[in-house]
Amino acid sequence: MYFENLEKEMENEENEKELQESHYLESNFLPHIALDCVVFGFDSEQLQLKVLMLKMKHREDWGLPGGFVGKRENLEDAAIRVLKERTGAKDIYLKQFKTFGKANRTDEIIEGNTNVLWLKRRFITVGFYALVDYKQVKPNKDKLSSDCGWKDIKDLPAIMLDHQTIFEEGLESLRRSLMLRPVGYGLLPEKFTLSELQNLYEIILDRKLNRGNFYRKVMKYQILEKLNEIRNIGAHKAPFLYRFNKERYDDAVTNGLKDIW
Amino acid sequence: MYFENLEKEMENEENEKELQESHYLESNFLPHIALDCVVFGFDSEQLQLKVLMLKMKHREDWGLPGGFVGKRENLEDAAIRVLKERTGAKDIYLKQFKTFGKANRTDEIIEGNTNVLWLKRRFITVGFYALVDYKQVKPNKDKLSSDCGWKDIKDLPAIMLDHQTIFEEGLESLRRSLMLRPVGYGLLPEKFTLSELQNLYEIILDRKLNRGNFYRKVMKYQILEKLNEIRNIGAHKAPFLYRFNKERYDDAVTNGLKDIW
DNA sequence: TCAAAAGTGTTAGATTTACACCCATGC
DNA sequence: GCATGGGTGTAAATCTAACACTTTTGA
Repeated sequence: MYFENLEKEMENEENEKELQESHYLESNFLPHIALDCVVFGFDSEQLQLKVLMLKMKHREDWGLPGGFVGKRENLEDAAIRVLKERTGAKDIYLKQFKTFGKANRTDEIIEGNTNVLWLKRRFITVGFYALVDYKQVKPNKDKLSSDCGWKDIKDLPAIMLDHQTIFEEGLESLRRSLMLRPVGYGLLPEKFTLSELQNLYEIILDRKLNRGNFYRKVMKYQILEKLNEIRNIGAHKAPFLYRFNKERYDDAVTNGLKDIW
Repeated sequence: MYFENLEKEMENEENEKELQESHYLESNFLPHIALDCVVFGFDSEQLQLKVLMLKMKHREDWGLPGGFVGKRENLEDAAIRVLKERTGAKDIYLKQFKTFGKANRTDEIIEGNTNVLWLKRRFITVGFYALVDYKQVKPNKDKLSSDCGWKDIKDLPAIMLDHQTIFEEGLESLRRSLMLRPVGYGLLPEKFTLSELQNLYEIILDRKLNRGNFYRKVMKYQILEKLNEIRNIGAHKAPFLYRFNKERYDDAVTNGLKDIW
C-alpha cells in the first residue's frame, strides 16, 4: 500500500513536470516546427565516424538531438543553440540539408503517452548535419531524454520516428559535399596529422584512397599549413602536424573544388 | 459624397473577403509554415529561361508562387498542389532545395496593411524548384495576387521579401544538379530537337557547349530516343525529334552521372 | 633494425577540349 | 547554293590510378 502511494506520487510529480515543460514550450517556441541534427564526430583512435544520439524518456529507441525554434529566433540560430546545448562544443560546422514533412511522421508521439501536450501535434522538421571535434564534445542529455552518447554509424541502435531516414540523408549529403569541396574543419582537432585526415576521408567516402595521390591532391589545393610540430606516438617516425589555412579552406568551401576525391 | 460611399463600400467588401480568407486559412493550414516554388520554364523561341512570378495585391513588387501546408497534408503534396493550381501543368519535376527561416523574413507583411490576419505572423518557408513545360502552362493567379506570368531570369522585376534570395538559391541548386545528373524532362515538351536540348543546357549553365562533344556525351548516356519524325522550320534541313527514354532518364537522375557537362 | 611517415617518380589509360571535316536536305 | 542539322575523326592537354622507390626517424 505504501509503495503504491509512493509510485503514484512519483507519477504525479513527473506529470506535473511534463505539464510545466509543455507550458514553457508553448510560450517560447513556434508550434509544428522542429529541427534535428545529425552530429558527426570522428573518433580517430577507433577510426570510426560517430553520430550523436539521445535515448528518449519513456522509449526504448534512440533519436537525433533536436529542438524547436524560438518565436523570434532565426532557424539557423536555433540549430546552433541546440548543438551547443547538446555538445558543449564551439566551432561547429552546420549545414541544412533537407526538411522532412510527411503528415504522419510524428504520429508515434501524438499517440504515445507523454504528458508534454505541446508535443502532441504534427511536426515538420528541418534536418541539419553538423561536424564537431569528437574530443571536445561532452554529450549532454536534454529534458526529454535519459541518455546521450556517440554511436558508430556502422552500428546504430533502434531509432525512433523517421530519424533513421534523416540520418541516412544527412550522411549522403555529407558524402556528396565532400565530393565537391573539402571537409574536415570541425571534424578534426585544430592540429592533426595527414594520415588522420586521410583516414577521415576514407571513412566518410567508405573506400580506400591512395596515399601518394591523396598527399599530392591535398597539397595542390593549399588548404593545409604544415606546423613545426610533431606528434609522438609509437616506435616509428613521428608524424608532422598540420592545421587548415582558414582563408583558403573557406574559399574552397564557398567556391567548391569541382569533384576532387 | 456618393463616390466616397462607394469607395468605402468597396473597401468594406474587400475587408470582408480578406477576413473570410483568413478564417479559411486558419482552419485548414498549419500556421507559421509556408512553401515557395521557383518554377522554371524554357522558352525555346526566345531562348530564355523563365521563372513564374505573381504580383501581390496591395503591392508593387512580385513574388514566387507559394502556399501553405494543409493540416494533414504531406509537405511534398502541398507543393504539388500549389504547382498544379498555379500552372495547370501535370508532369512537374519538383525538388526541395532549402528552408528559409530568418526571424524577420516576413516582417514586411506583418507590418503591412493586409486584412488577412492569419498572414500576420512569422513564417518559415520551404523552397522548392520546379521544371515545367513552358508551352503547357497557363499562369493562374491566386486569391492573394493580381497578376501572374513568366519573367526572364535575366530581367526580373522588383521582388518582395526574401524571394530574390530564394530564387537565386533555387537557380544555383538547379545548376548544381545539372552538373551531377541530366535535367530536361519537364522543362522540354515531350518531343524536342537536339539543339533545343543543347540550348537549354547552355542557358542553365550560362556558357557555350561544343556541339560535337555535347552530341557524343548525350548519346553515350542513352537517355534519348530518336523518333521517326522531323520538324519543319526554315530554309534548311529539318531537325530530327527526340524524346527522353523515361527508364534510362530516371535511372540517371536517381544514380547521378558524376559530373557530366 | 623495424615500422610508419613523407615525399617524389613514373606510366598506362581515360577524359576533356577544341577544331575540323564529312554528308544531308529544304528552299 | 547556302544555312542548318547530324555525325565522326583526331590530336593535345590534362587528369587519374596504381605502384614503387627513397629517405627520415623514434624506440
